[in-house]
Amino acid sequence: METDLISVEDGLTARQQAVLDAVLGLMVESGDQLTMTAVARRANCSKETLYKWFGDRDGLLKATVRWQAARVRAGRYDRQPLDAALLRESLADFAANWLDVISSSTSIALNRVAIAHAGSRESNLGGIVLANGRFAIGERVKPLLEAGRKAGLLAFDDSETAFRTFFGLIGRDVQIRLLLGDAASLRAADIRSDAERATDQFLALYGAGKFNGQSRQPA
Amino acid sequence: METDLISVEDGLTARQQAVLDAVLGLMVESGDQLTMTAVARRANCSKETLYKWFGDRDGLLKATVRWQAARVRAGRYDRQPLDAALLRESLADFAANWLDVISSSTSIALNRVAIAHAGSRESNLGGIVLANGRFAIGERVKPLLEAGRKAGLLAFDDSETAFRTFFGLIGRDVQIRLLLGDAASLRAADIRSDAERATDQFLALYGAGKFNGQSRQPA
DNA sequence: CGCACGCCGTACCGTACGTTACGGTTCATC
DNA sequence: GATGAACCGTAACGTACGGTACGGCGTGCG
Repeated sequence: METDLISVEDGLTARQQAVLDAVLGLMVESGDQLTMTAVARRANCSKETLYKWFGDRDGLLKATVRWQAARVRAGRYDRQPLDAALLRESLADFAANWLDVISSSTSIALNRVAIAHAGSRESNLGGIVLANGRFAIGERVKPLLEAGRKAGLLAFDDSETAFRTFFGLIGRDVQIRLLLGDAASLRAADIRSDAERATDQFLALYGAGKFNGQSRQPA
Repeated sequence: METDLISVEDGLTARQQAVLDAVLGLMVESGDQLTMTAVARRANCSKETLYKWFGDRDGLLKATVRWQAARVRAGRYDRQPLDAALLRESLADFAANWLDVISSSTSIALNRVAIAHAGSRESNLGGIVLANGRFAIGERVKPLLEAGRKAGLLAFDDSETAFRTFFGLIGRDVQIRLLLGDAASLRAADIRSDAERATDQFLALYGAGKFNGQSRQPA
C-alpha cells in the first residue's frame, strides 16, 4: 500500500498517471497501434481497470491529453518592470519554449491523434488540445505584449493579431512538416537561433521604434 | 463506350478519376469512415475493381493524394518584368491562393488522413502531401523572390529562409487550428486582407527599401 | 481467520473492416 | 450470335480491436 490514493491536482492517483504515461509512450512509439490491450500490457494493468477508471477509449485519450497539458505548463512571461532588453529576452524565451514543445515527440504524437480524431468522431479531442495548447499560450503571452505596449515598446491595435503574427514567425512550417512526418529535426542551437530570429522579426514589425530604430508596423 | 480508356496525364482513366473524387468526397464528409465498402458504394464500383486498380487501401489513398495534388497546381508567380507593384501583387496573390488551399475542406481532410498515417504506417502519405504541398509551392515562389532580389526589390541571403518566413506570416495558426477542428472559418474577404497583411509584413522585413522606405531585414 | 475489495491476467464476444471469391451483366470484337 | 474481357453487386473469410466477464491473488479490516 503506497500513497496511491493521494490524488494530485488532477484527481489522478499516481498509478493512474503511470497509466497515462504509458499511453503517451505508446503514442510516441507506435503511433496508431494505440490499442487498449497494448496500453494494459504496457502499464501492467488489466483492461477492466482501464475501463473502470476512464470509461472508454475516448475517456482514456481525453485524460491523456489533459495529463500532458497539465505537465507542459510553461512559465509566464510578463516580468516587471519591463524594458526593451527584458521584453526581447522574454519574447525569445517564449519562442524557444514553444519551438521546444511543438517539436517534441510527445506533442507531435498527441497532435496527430487529436487531428485524426477531429476528422471523425466528435469527442472533441482537437478542442482540448487547442484549448490547452495554442489558446493557452496565447493567453499567457498577451499580457507580455500588452505590458510592452504600455511601456511604449510595442505598437499594435489588437494583441490577438499581434500574437498570431508572432506565432507564425516562430512556427513557420515547422509544425505541419513534423506532423506530416518530415524528418526536419531541430537541434537545440537551431531552436535558440530560430527563436531569436522570430523575435527580431516580430520587433521589427511591432516594435515602437526603440529596437532597430526604423522598424514600423506596416499598414 | 465512352472515352474511358483515354488516360489523362496521370495515367488515370476518367472512371478512375471519378473513383478518386468519391474518395475525396468521403474524406471530407465522413472523415474516418473511409472504408473500402463505402468507397465502392459511393463510386458505384465493385471492391474487386478497387483492388485491381489501386492494389490495396494504401494505394487508393496514395492515388487520391496525387490526384488532388495534380488538380491544385496553382499558377506560377514569377512574372516579368518585375517592379515593386507587381511583386507585391504577385506575393499577395500567392498568399491568398495558399490560404484558399489550406482552408479548403478537401485540403483539411487530406492532411488529416496523411497526418494520421504519418504516425503509424510508413507508406509515406505524409511525404507525398509535403512534396506536393509545402515543398512544391516553395519551389514555385522562390523564383519570384529571387527575381525580386535581382531587381533590387528584396534583400535576403537565403531564399528558403525568406520563403519560410513568408509562409509563417501567411499561415500563422490557421492550418493547425483547422486541422484540430477549430471552426475558424475564413471568409473570402478575410483571406484577401490576411494575404495583403502578410505581404506587407513580409515586404517590411525583406523589402529593399523601396516599399515603406524604412523597412529592413533584421539581423 | 475470514471476508470483501481492488486489481491482474486472460479468455471471450460482437462487430467492423480489409481482402478475396464468385455469379451475373454489359459490351466490344469476331 | 458467340466469346471473352471488364466490371458490378454481394457474399464470405480472417483478423483486429473495443468492450465485458471471470478466476485468482494480494491486502486492509472486522
